[in-house]
Amino acid sequence: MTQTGKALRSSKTWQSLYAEVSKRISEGLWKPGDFIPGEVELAREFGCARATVNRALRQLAEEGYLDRRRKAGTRVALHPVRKATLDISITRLEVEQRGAAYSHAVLSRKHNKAPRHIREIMGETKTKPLYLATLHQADNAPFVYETRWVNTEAVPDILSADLSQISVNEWLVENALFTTGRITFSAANASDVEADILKVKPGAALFIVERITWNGLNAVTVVRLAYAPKFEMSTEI
Amino acid sequence: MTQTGKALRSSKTWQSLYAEVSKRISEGLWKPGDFIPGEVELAREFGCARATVNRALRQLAEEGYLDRRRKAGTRVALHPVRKATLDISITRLEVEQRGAAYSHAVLSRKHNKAPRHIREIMGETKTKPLYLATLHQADNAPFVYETRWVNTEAVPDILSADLSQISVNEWLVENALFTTGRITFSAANASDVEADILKVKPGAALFIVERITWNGLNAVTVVRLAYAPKFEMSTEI
DNA sequence: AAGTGGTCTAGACCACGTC
DNA sequence: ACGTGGTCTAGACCACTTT
Repeated sequence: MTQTGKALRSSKTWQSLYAEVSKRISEGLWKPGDFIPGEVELAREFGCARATVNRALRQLAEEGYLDRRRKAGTRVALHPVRKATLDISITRLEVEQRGAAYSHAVLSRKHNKAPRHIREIMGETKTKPLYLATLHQADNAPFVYETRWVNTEAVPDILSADLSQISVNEWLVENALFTTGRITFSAANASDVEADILKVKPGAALFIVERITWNGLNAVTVVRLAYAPKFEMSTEI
Repeated sequence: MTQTGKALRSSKTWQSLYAEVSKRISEGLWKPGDFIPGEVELAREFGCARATVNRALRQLAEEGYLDRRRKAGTRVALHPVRKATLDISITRLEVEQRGAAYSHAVLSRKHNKAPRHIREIMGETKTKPLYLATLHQADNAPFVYETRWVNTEAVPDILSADLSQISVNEWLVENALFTTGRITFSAANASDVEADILKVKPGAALFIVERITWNGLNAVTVVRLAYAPKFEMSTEI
């Protein structure tokens, strides 16, 4: 009998501290901009170790509810920034998670000099980049039209991959790990070409995702995804 | 002189362990699907405490690179899911972060029975919901057109707030903390009304954000944001 | 049943940034 | 200069889940 009962024990988890601090903020006891007690004091109040307090407050700070700064202390965030986290997975999984059958077709494959706006992003490369236009389908209906430039200097192996079996996207995700990137979401009216490929009227509003992926200093790939109308991207916040 | 030099000491931070594990994965030493050594073994290898190993591996798991399960162990994720985190702040800050001057105008304010699709989300309420249509402007140009239903049963104070000074959005963000919600991104062609308000041609592609916010069991607010063309939402991944 | 990750503790040193 | 959060340690118990 070295421990107190389970019920009491649970009052010392970082989650319970998380809940208590959340409560005090939402009830207005601690208002936006207010400093809250330091870790040492909270540890005393809750009868737990400082590390436990730290774990709870760090979580709240990561989620945007608290602002923490050394020496200054911890305060309730003035404008609680909600973070919407979108899982960016490969298109095949995106389709399959919707309960549809996935297929894809490579519409065009070139090994050309890149247009200027792509060269500006990738820099001058010794080898010509690979261009691929792919239509991804869900239950044989157009799902997303992908156009992509791949820096063959950064990932030379791509040229020997069998891209009819595995999509470029998937190949890159599994072979170029730990890259950084920038992702941009926007809307655009379908061009005539896009309309034809996606089987919609020209001018239809398309959800556009553009992604640039870097491997250290090299841009690995620049991709543009034009989703068919009715596509939605959702997440819990 | 109780500590070793700074250089050596730094080889025991969780960040250095994070970097080392990342390196082993990206170099292919540990491939997707492979089990990696347990925490105890890694702690021994790196000469640090298990808690430090845990901190590093937890971070990698949160970011989608590792799959961790009790008893089973830790493995490299098969499909490293990249998480794009979007900061959802209030529109005023969104405009100001773009270096523009913010202003807004309430175009319509009603206190009506909600249409059916809104009632389905909010449920039957004793009090009538508040409807607000607001145009947010950046440097006096239309930026985003917001239409919103607010459940006055969940946040009765909203009726007495001065919404010409502070926007509804801002009021709610600061007064209804710790809510949950669902956010949906899509694209839509501008209707005649939207085109007129945003000063664009009917049919222009608009970036649409829809958000439903819950406070426990009650839907607090349902909002639709129609962004003017050229709007982009970006994030690092 | 047993092994792995999840968490807590008590104490310590450190780094950063404000004062 | 000094106070606060950031991190590390060594040991312990616990929870989950697979075997």
